[in-house]
Amino acid sequence: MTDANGGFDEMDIELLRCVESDFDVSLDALSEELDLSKSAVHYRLNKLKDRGVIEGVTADLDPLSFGLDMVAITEVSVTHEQGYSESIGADLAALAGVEQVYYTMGDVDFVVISRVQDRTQMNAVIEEMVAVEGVNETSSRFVMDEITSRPRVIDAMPEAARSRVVEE
Amino acid sequence: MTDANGGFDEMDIELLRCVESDFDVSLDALSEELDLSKSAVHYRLNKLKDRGVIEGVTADLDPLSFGLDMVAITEVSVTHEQGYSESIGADLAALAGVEQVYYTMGDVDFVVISRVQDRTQMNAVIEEMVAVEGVNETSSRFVMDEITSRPRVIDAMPEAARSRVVEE
DNA sequence: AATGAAATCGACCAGCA
DNA sequence: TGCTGGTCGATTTCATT
Repeated sequence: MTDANGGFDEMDIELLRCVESDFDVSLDALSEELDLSKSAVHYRLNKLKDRGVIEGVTADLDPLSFGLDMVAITEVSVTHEQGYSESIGADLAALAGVEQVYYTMGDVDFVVISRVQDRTQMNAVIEEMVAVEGVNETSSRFVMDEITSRPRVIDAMPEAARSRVVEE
Repeated sequence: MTDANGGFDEMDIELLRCVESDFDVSLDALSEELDLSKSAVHYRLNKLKDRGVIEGVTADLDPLSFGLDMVAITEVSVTHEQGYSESIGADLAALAGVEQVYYTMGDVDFVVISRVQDRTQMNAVIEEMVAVEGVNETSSRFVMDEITSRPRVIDAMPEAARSRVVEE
């Protein structure tokens, strides 16, 4: 988790694209896919982990398997005795049911994504948001569908962004 | 990827909590953490994958390593010649720079999260959104900070939700 | 569902371009 | 620095309970 950006070659990018979509493959498979020896793949993976480019390897769970099929986007504005924003954001993120918190510029201060099983739980989450010290007002929208459920850094990256970090 | 919800025991939940935060651990570590034999851990993991509870195992990449430090939330409304919404959502999700698309109820139709390197790229993304057939209007906000960057299904789940899917 | 043994795979090391 | 090939330890698989 030390270095800035830059310093990738095409092989790194291809490798990252592979493991970002599926790390549950054998070194052999990667090795064949990339025309590189197993050892070299292993070497590069380790380096990318050390550099902090690969932050971790995680299992992606299906929310529906837990009945978590209700998602809402809530805009939260706070009373502007400035400076508390950081802790308010942390408080919001810590609430059960909250998945993601964005601190934004503009009229609204936070955008919160939450995911629960039903309306009862959703009401509970929103009430807890209102109860957070410093929160002034909330406005929620229900999500009917999510299109790209998992962030995919490499695939979502614009061409201009990609070419800027790839060397030679 | 077949079954509905329910049908977890405490051990499943603990195991899922572990691998959702870090799957880059040895079976030994999991086995010790959970007081279960290595084989049993392996058996349960396989079952959870077969059931589709574990959708996959992926490497989490650090966007900053690619200079992707600008995030925006864009509200997109469409011209209501209804029925095209699905394909519009897919079109938005396919744009370079777009990470996540939510289809929502209410005055606004889509909420789009996008991530790029700078304002030039951000302008390009937003222009492409406007150019999508059926898109009527957009309104963007810049994100200054993200609090819970990775969705963690188990940890974010409310107690009420958790107890409903855990048996015995 | 869980176990232990046998086959397979991945991590690490010394050396090489 | 980036890679190779080989070794050892870990993991996956399978027959068995």
